[in-house]
Amino acid sequence: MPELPEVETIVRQLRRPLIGRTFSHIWTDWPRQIVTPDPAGFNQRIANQTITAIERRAKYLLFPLSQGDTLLIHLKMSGQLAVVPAGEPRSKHTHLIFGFTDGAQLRFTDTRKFGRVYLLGEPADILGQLGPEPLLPSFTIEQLQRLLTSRKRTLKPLLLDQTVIAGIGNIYADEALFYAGVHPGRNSASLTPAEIARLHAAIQKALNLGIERQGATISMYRQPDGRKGQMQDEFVVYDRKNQPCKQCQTPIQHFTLGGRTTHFCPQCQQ
DNA sequence: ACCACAACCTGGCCGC
DNA sequence: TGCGGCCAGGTTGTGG
Repeated sequence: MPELPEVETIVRQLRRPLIGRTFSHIWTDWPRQIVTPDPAGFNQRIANQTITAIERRAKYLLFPLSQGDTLLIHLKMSGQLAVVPAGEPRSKHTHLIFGFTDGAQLRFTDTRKFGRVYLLGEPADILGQLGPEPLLPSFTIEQLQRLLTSRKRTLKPLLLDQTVIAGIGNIYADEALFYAGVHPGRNSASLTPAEIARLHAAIQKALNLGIERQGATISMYRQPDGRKGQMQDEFVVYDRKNQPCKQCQTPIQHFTLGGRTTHFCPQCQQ
């Protein structure tokens, strides 16, 4: 579910309640959610470590801890995080709970159980394979040009490849390609310099709008405080099949590309 | 190098 | 109401 803007929204909301809190223990009834170390080792190692910061890299949440480890969380399709007081009833889909020394808890609720957590001394072991962050100033048109033209791949699946660009998912790929006026099925190496410049601006526009609107709620996504995002109200193509294009009134079409539903305007994205 | 597809899970929705 | 089939914001592994 969550893409870069949703994860960024969650990170921003978790900083105030969590920075400075100290872990005491974890509880789980679905140990597969814990990738490394094994649950017993995880429990032992996280105890007495204080959260010193909360950051985002691609779709990962990073919690640097006081003794040098980093807690990594990936929410995958349906993961949600919430900070709750001790004693709150546990939802059916909460399979991992982080307890703090003051009794508060960080709860990881995940209907589909795809989400994963890692406790690592060296987070680069996981994060090292990721491509550039598209919202950093260092992500330039020239860099995007190199990423697109140094290989021959279908454009949209390339944008979804986290080792090429980090953080874009199915929603924001479709939205960005519409803003750029480029068809999702184009070969990456065939884009003109003008199209690449438009795509660069379009990626940043879509992601920044998503952050401004605090993410997109289609079904399950909620912010840590339980509120829905507002980005779904801004969709130009995603989830709008057969509805009129906001620019030219042509019905939005959809097809499958790289195994993902893809929405586009046949008029504006030829 | 690139692509298609299954797998990992559960629930919601649609048609019958 | 119930049931089968299909869909879902992500990622990884396999095989062609």
